[in-house]
Amino acid sequence: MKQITEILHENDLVRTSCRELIIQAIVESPTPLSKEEIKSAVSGNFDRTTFYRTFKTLLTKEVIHKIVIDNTLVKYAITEKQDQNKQHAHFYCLGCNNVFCIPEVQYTYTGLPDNYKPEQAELLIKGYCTNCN
Amino acid sequence: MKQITEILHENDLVRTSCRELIIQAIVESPTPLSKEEIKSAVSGNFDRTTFYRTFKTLLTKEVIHKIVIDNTLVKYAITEKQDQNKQHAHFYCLGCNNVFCIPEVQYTYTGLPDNYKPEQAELLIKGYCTNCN
DNA sequence: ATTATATTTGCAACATTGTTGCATTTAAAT
DNA sequence: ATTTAAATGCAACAATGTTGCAAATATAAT
Repeated sequence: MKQITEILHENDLVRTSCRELIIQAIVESPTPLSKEEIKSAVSGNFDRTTFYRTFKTLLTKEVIHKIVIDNTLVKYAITEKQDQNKQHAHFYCLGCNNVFCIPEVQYTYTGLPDNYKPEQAELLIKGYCTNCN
Repeated sequence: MKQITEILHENDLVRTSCRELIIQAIVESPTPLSKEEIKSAVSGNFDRTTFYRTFKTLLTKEVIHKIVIDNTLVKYAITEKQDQNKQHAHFYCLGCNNVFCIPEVQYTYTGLPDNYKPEQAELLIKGYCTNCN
């Protein structure tokens, strides 16, 4: 819990229970969570508005980041300092719908026409995780 | 226009003006379009419900497919027969927000732990297109 | 061309999700 | 303990997505 308070303080964010509980839920989960999953993990009943505003704040400050699988499926994960500027692949399990950050994966591409100037590239691997094989 | 009628017929879909106009808008555009862009490109004023149902139908029949950049930005493109089972990269322009399908790009990855069984991998390159350099 | 059948459409009503202004509450700094 | 700044909850609203059903339309058969 002390870590979470520090995270907020480092980002010049006032320590509130909504922020703490959302971060705690994400940190304690082995895989990234959707808003719905976070909402049901958070004990206190916060107003819808507070939830939206808290997410926006945490995203803006890059305390958490989105992993977009589909327009109907978005997961949230803590932004680790070492990850901040490092691209890492994501694995989406078609069986259990969980998402896994896979920093071990290295990926490259070739053949992008010269007139395109790339800044970053995101790789999303879809398949089945250990539990769903 | 004859082509569009054929597309519908091949997929056992009744030919209706809403379907024709949506497909036409997508086919005539050099880049994939968002729902809003399609709506304003389509001359006739269709009910919101009809739009949703038509999109669902065209997606289910795989006449069109989604390209998800973000949960707030989804583009739609025609599914070419040759693309149906072939993975291709997408390029998203941070300047003009257009999406480009780049079949020329080849991509691979290494280091996925053995316990993950991959089925497919999607690559989204973000940067600036020719016009936005 | 006309009719019969199946499908699609538009409307209404509703559910869900996201947004804004403002008074109240809470956190933090003195 | 008091002051100040920020976050919260509420209400009202806007936008987006969904469902049932009657009317309209497309297709197939005569």
